[in-house]
Amino acid sequence: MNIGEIARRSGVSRSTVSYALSGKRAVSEATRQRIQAVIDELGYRPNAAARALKEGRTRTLGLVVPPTRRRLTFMQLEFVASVMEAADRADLDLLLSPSRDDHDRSFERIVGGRRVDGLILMEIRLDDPRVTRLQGLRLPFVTIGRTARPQGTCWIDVDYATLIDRCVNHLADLGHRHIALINRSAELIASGYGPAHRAREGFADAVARRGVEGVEFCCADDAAAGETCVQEILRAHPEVTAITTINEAALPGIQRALEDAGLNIPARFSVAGVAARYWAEQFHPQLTAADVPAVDMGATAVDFLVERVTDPDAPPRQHLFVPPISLRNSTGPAPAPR
Amino acid sequence: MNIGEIARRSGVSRSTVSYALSGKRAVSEATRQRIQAVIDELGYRPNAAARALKEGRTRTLGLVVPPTRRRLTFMQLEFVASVMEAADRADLDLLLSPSRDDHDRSFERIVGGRRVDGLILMEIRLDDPRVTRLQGLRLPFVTIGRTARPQGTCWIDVDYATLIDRCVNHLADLGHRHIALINRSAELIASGYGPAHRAREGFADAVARRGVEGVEFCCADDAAAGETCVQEILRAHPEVTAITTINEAALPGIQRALEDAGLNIPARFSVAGVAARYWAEQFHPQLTAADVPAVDMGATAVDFLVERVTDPDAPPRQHLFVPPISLRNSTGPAPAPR
DNA sequence: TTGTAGGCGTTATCAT
DNA sequence: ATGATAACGCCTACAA
Repeated sequence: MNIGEIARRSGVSRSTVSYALSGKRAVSEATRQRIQAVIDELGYRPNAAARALKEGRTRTLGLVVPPTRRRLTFMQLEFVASVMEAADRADLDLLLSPSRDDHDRSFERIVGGRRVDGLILMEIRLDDPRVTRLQGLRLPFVTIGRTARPQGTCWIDVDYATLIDRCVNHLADLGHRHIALINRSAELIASGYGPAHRAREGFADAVARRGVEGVEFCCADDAAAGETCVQEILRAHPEVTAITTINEAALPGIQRALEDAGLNIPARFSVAGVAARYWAEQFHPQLTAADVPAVDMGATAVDFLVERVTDPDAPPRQHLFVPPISLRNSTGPAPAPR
Repeated sequence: MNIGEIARRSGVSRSTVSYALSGKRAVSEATRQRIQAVIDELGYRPNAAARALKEGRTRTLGLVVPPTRRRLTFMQLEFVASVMEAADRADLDLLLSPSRDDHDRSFERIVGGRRVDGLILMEIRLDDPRVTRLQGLRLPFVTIGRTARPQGTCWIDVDYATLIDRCVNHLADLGHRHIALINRSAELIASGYGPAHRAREGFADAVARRGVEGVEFCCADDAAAGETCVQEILRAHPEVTAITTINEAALPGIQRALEDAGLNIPARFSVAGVAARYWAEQFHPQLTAADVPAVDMGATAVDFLVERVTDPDAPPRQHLFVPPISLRNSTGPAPAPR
């Protein structure tokens, strides 16, 4: 079914059908209704490819997600879902692209083929080839996370440095003197993953400022790694009484290792982190954590992107989310030294 | 950058460029190389909209996911990720559509606008309006789950009836005489959600065949509901010593409620279910469960769909996954009656 | 108030 | 081995 057929059956020209639909030119009420009746009967909708070709825009947004060989974290998944819903609300379609860098096939297809009006890039690195590529093409984009030099780009991010800082302060306030940071994987850090770097910096600063001892451990994004990591911490640093972490996926393992070591939370050991709310509440006991507002972030990312698509010359917007720490039941006063 | 510009700079016609790229007509090696050099220099890729318009296909697949007001389960998320990767391997783009029925805006846009060559529909109901709609349009699709009359359609599904049957048998073999099924939510069942109905049937059959007592409970898809549900079971049916479930999202709550009731797993209480492997392993102790092969399912769905797109007249393929039950640590002999 | 016609970038048919 | 040209379906400037 195409616009010509609708025109024929309504006894008008194709342009009249087009204008009746778009409202960009006056169409007599009688004609409009006649056309509408035909459209309703045949269930016509404009062909998206033809329209995209003519208009030079696709009404489609792209969401670039990290390939899932390494599983997505819960907050990443929540973010994807919320982007999907936000795009839907804006009547935009969403194209998913599993790409880590600018030569990945999916990225090539979407960007090179002009498949989208704009892109949201997840898990951005401090120095990310996709960003420079998109800048060169003048294709609007929003990054989740900042590059090392984020001034001229449009981004949203979570202020991991401040959040870990707050966790350390909270733990120090409770009397903990030996605190471990469970960061994300060594590979991720080596690849220049911002949150991990900024968590490290926030931790180092806070620890220094509060005059407590801090040790940092890298940990892969899964429960088993979390378990091993905690065992390692307990072995190498038995004086540690509190853990802070941005490694959400490791949480179940952290919990299990502490349990198996007979360290009750929060009586004998405290844990405070950064996690999706849902995940924090799965922890047992529920985790005192900065709840990453994944749903807000998705909506904001889409907002920003739509603005850049609509008005490419406006200054790029940026937003740093600093969610408050929700006090739950996983932190308590440091245990008396044995 | 378009094909005309490449043609001009290579000193050939547009058709030659097109043929050099597609290989559908012989092009002299010299010309081919000259064209390729220009393409490499300018980074040309064919415009997807123009190509889709001309070819009548979009090289894009659609994945219809349930809107996330109710959060996606882990196995659904794994499935989405695996579809994404499988589509990427097939050099197809993936459009995500959050739609529950055939009038949802996103579904309308994608289907009406001919945005995709085929669709994968998640969380299909026994009587699903989207299916009839797509059949009428002759748009290829694969459903995850079967409708009530699945003969002529292409689908993949998990055999929940058999899996729950096996769980019940396993528990009965261990001496359990009073077994509860924690199903999914009452609303989902009311809406005609197949897995919940088939789990119910499988449970009723197995319980009858083994001559044990079975009680069924509905439970929303979250940990809190799981916790409440177990408390309710323990209160109303204190004789129950084992639970079987397809409600993955309720697992953390099930675990917590049993723990809080002082019922050690598996010494005092057994649990066997159907879940994503990752999730089964998060359970404590690790859950004896049929591991839903979400990754295989995603790949299979894409395979089937590509086949239907390529060859619409071939008989629609179907596959019922019956993953084996992985024995882990959450089931044991029924406790001696008190 | 409505119709005609051109062009968006491709692919493919027909001609050379 | 290559070129000219039509057509995919839509939108919109121009004409009436």
